[in-house]
Amino acid sequence: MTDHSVADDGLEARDDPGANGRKYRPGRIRERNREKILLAAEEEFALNGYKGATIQSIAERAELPKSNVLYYFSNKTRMYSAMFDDILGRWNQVFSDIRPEDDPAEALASFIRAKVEMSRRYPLASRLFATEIIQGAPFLMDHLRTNMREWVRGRAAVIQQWIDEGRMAPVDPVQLIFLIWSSTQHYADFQVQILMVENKAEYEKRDFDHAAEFLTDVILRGCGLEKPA
Amino acid sequence: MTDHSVADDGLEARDDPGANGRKYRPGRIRERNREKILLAAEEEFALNGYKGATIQSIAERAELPKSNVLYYFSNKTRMYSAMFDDILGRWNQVFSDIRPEDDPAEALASFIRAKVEMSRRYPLASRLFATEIIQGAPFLMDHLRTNMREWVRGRAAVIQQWIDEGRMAPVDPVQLIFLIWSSTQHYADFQVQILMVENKAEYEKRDFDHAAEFLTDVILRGCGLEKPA
DNA sequence: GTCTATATACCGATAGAC
DNA sequence: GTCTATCGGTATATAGAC
Repeated sequence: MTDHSVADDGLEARDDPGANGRKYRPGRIRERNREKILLAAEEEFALNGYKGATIQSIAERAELPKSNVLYYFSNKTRMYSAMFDDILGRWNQVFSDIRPEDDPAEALASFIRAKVEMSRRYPLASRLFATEIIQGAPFLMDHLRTNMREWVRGRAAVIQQWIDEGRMAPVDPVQLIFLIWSSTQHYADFQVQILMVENKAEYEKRDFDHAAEFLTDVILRGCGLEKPA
Repeated sequence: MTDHSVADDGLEARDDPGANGRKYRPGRIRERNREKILLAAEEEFALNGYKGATIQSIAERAELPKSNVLYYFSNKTRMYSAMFDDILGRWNQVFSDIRPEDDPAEALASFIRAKVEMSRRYPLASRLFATEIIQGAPFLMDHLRTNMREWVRGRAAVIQQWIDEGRMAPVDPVQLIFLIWSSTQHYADFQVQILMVENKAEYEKRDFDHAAEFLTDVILRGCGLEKPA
C-alpha cells in the first residue's frame, strides 16, 4: 500500500499548429480523456470511498468504456494515486507563503480566506483528502511525513517569530495551523451536516464569505490581533 | 439507503439472581456477543469504510464465525445502522447542557473540554461519523435534519442571549458551534496527520490537555471572554 | 443457537479481435 | 487506441445439518 507513484505520463503542452489553424497536438485526446477520468474518479471516490467506487461507475461517469479507463490507468490503485498527485499539485499552486516581515493579522487573514476559498472551489478534493487521512493515510503517509511536516514547520517558525517579537499573543503555532485547517475544511467536508442543520438546500457564495469573515474575526481576536482594514 | 432502523433488541438489564449468587440473565450471551460484534464493526468500518469492511473481517475481529454475526444482524446495513444508534446513544449521555444563566466563559470552556475528551475516548466513533457525513450522510440524514438541528438551535439561542446581554462579543452562534465541533473533532479524525506532522508515535493524555487548553484559550479570547479560573 | 456449505452476484483485471 | 468477452477471486446472504 505504499505504491504512491507519480503520474508520469507525457503531458508536455506542445503546440503544433496544423494547416487550417486548428491546433494539432499529439496526445491531446489522451490528455482530455485522462482529465475526464480523473474528474469522474474524484467524484466516485469521494462519494463511495476507495472500495465503494467501482471502475465501472467511474467509466460511466467519464462516458468511456470500462476497459478504456483501465487502458489509461493500469489498475485501481494507480488511478487513486494519480488522483492525489493531481489534487496536491493543484493545492501547491494556490498556497500562498507567509514571511516574517509580513503583518501577522493580514497574513493569517489571507491564509484563512485562501483555505475557505479552497473549500468552496474544491470540496471533493477536500473530502477525498479527509477520507484518506481518516482511514490512516495509506497512500499519503509519505507526503505527510515529508512535504507536509516541512510545510508546517516552516509556517510555525514564522508565527513563532511574530510571537517572540510581541506582535501577537503567545499561542502554540502548530496548534494554530491545525485550528485554521480544521475549521476551514469543515465547510467542505461536513457540507451536508451544515446544510441540514441550517435547513438550506445548497451553499451560496455569500455563505463562504460569511464563514471566512467569522473565522478571521474569532481566530484573529483569539490571537490578540486586530482585524486588518 | 434510508433504512435507518433503530436497534430494538430486548436489552432490558433485568437482573435475576440464581441460586449460588451467580447472576442469571436470559439473553446475557446474546448481549455480550452483540457488543463484541458492534465494537469489531466500529473498528473495521472506521478503517476500511462501509464497502471496504467485510462481514468476514468483522467476525474474525469479534472472534465469532461469520454466520453467527449474520445471525445477530440480519444484514450489513442493519449492522451499520445499529452501530450508529450505539454511538449516538453514547454521545447523548455525555453531552452537557448549557443554560442562559450559566457563565459564558465557563460553559464554552467545559463544552470544548468535553468535546476534546470525546475525541480522546471515542476516536473511532468520531471517524465513523465523519466518514458518514463526508459521503453524504445516507444513514444519518434523518438524525441531522431532526435531532441535530434542534440541538444546534437550542444552544445557539442561549449563546445569542449571552450576546444580547452584552456578556460576550457578537459572533454568529451557529458558526461558533461549527468552529468548536470542527476544531475538537480534528484531533480524532486527523490523528494520523497530526502525529506525522509532529513526528510523534502516539498520542498521550497530555497532548489532549494541551489541545483543550489551546482551543479554550484562542476561542474564548476570540469571543471576547476571559478564561475562567 | 451454532456452524458448514453453497447460491448468487459483482468486481478487478486480462486476452484478444478490430 | 478502442472495445467485447471472460477469467479468477471474493463479497453478501441463505439453506440446512447439527
